[in-house]
Amino acid sequence: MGVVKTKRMPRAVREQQMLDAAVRIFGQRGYMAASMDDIAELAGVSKPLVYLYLNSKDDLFSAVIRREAAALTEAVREAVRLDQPADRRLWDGLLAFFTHTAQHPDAWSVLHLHARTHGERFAAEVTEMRRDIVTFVTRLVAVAAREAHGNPALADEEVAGLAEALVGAAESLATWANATEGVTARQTAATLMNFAWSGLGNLMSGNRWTPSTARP
Amino acid sequence: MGVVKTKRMPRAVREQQMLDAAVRIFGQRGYMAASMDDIAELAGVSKPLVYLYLNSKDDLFSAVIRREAAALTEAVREAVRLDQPADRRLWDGLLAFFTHTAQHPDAWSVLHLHARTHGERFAAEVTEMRRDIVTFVTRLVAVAAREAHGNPALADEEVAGLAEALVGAAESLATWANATEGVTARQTAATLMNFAWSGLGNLMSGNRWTPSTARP
Amino acid sequence: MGVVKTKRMPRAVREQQMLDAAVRIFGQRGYMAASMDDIAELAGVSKPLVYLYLNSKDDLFSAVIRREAAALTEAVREAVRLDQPADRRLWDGLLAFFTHTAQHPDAWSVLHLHARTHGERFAAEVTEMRRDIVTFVTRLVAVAAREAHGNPALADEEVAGLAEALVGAAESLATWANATEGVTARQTAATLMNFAWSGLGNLMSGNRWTPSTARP
Amino acid sequence: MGVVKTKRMPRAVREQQMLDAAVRIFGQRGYMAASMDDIAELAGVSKPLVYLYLNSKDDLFSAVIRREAAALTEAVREAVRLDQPADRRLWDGLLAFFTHTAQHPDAWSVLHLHARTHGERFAAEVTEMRRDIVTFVTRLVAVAAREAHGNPALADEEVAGLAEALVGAAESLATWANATEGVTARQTAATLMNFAWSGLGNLMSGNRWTPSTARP
DNA sequence: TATGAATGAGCGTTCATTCAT
DNA sequence: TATGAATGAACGCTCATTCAT
Repeated sequence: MGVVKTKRMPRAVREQQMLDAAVRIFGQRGYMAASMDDIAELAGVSKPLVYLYLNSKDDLFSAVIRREAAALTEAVREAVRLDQPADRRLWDGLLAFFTHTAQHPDAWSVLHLHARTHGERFAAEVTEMRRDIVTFVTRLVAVAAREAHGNPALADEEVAGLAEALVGAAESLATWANATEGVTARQTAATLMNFAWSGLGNLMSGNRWTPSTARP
Repeated sequence: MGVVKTKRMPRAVREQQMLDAAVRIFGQRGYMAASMDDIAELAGVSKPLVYLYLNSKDDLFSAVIRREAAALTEAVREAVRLDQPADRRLWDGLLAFFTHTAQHPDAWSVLHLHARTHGERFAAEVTEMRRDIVTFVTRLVAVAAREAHGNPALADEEVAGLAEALVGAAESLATWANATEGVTARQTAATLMNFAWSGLGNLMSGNRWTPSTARP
Repeated sequence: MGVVKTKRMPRAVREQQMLDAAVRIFGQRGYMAASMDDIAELAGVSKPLVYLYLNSKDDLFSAVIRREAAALTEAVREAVRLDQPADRRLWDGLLAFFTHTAQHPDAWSVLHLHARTHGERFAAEVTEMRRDIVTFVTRLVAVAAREAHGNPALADEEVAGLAEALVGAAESLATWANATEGVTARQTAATLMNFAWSGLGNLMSGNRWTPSTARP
Repeated sequence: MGVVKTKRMPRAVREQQMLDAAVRIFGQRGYMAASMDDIAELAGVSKPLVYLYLNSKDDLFSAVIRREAAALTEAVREAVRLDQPADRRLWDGLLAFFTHTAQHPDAWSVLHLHARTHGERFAAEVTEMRRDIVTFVTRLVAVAAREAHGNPALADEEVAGLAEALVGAAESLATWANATEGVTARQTAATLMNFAWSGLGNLMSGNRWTPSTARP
């Protein structure tokens, strides 16, 4: 089990092996339940080496978060082509997102569940990544408003709220998809895209629901 | 700090105090990081008494989940009046949901974050509650399709997917609202209702987006 | 399970119920592993009552030892008739002993295993009983020497050693018999009587083995 | 008190130190009353190291039993010379047995008292050793019957019963000798040998006692 | 570059015992 | 006569972390 025990690797390689092991253990057990012993064993090295390279459990967790957050944003960014219309860009982004989270469930577990569950410091690190993505989606939505519906009059706060809801829904769906057998990334992306695009479209046309329209 | 130390309470009262303390500690620290010592201290009793009444950390966590899940579903159920039209019922439900989660952030933390993160047994207990709510929303959406749009032709699976997305979005938003200063339950409910109702409306009219409509 | 819960018994009766329960629990689990909770529950009373009547775990254990030691010596004493010849008295004593230990295995467990295993105080209490029995047997052996073999010349220390060996063998056999299926008290008594009487007889005739008789 | 604190020993050495300490603590207090803290302190190491090497209290106890059982059987086996006549072999075995139990009273306490008192698993481990010895003695008795008395006609079951009684008496005497001041191993062995050899001799000559021979 | 040896501190759990009624 | 409520003290065990090489 774990990495085959190989001696005398260069530091950079060893570090990646340790991070790989850490992602798996943290992702499956959470921060507190993960033990440095297990991580070291899975990485195929002795515990002192882990401390030598990664300093402490906190720092190790932090390094995992940063590496995986970067990988996820990178995957989404690479998938989106700027010469495409807004709806296509949204679709490509969603598909890349769900594909990545499906291929790296432990990493997604760390980012979405465990990092936000254990202490301000780690939550902050994820929040940063999240802000990147929300900003990206926000722009997309704003552009989409003009491009697809010719209606620039969506208030900024409203755009922010919508982006937040969209991202939140995506996060929820990613976790749900990983926990559910037989759901492909494509299907998940389609479900959300369909829902979102329709909602947006309707909003753009000024067709909205408010409590006051309900009969008391 | 914590509850004022009061001696010789009847068992039922003490148990509730313990559960109150447990909700706070579990909600803020998670299952693993919560210590029975801290819970006992916050409850104003000695640790052995906690064990005498609640048996074990697992059982205590389980009791917390069951109590808070019941409270949340009850809050939503009470808010919804059957003699109202579907849209109004959805709105009332959402408002009650976000109000409750805002007023009991630790309880929501336990239910949404920690219970699902720590072990099958607890996840199962939350899943049960969730199924109740998803079923409730599913019916609402189906009824809404007929009532508001005169279009009964929404496929069952599609309804289920929509309900899942809706509930997932609601859960995400609840957590986000609790973590964000100055967001009221009413605002959160409005954002989601607006988004959802518009999306649904559009879907009912057969207006949907699929990847194939995008230019390759 | 345990004693049927009956309220308001006279003290003497309650005490016996508690001692009964204590014998079972102590006998089956040993002093340390026995819990006052279990004893109180088996006795059908609340824990404070046990403390009210028996003071402490130590005192309870002590009371058990004294009661059971008295019962055992009494059983042996009653079986032996002074108007019988020595060999018959030995036989009757052995039979009574093995019968009693077989009928009260938990009591025997307490006396032979647990009391001598846990602390000077309790060991001393058993030792007292043991001394009674050893003295009794010693006299028997001395008398037997005269009666059956007409040889009074067995040294006192030798008689003591033999009695010790005889009692030790009896104790060992009692425990062994209780742990072995299908062995009756009568059989056990016969085995030992046979062995002992033969050995004694031979000794009386001056037929003994010493290391010096062995070839170096 | 305890072993002088020496740092950085190889594992094998430390393990023996821990077992030494465990024998003393278990032997003097019994399994339940022995605390891992005390054992660690007596061994001159911290508690985690004991767990690192010996896994658990149960495993530690088990290791102690196995080591001491092996040592005892080895001591007896080494003392017995096959080129000696049966009576001499029995004497040598007894002497070695009582010498070893006198020199390692705590070990004997563990084997005879505590291991058989605490749980099936440990009892089984001792029973195995005991069976070895009983078998050894059984053969000796059978051979002795032929060699010394020219009477091969002792029934198998009878031989087994005698061996059991002999071993039981030896065990009892070992414990008694350790608890009694001023008794040497040689004296103890002589007492038993004398008793046993005489008894055997008499039995071989067909001279036995049965209840029916007693006057009613 | 790499590790065997070692520990301080804490956690979940239990138990004998007492208080107030 | 009898008990529900409550706790101080310990115990088995684990873990993040360091030292010496």
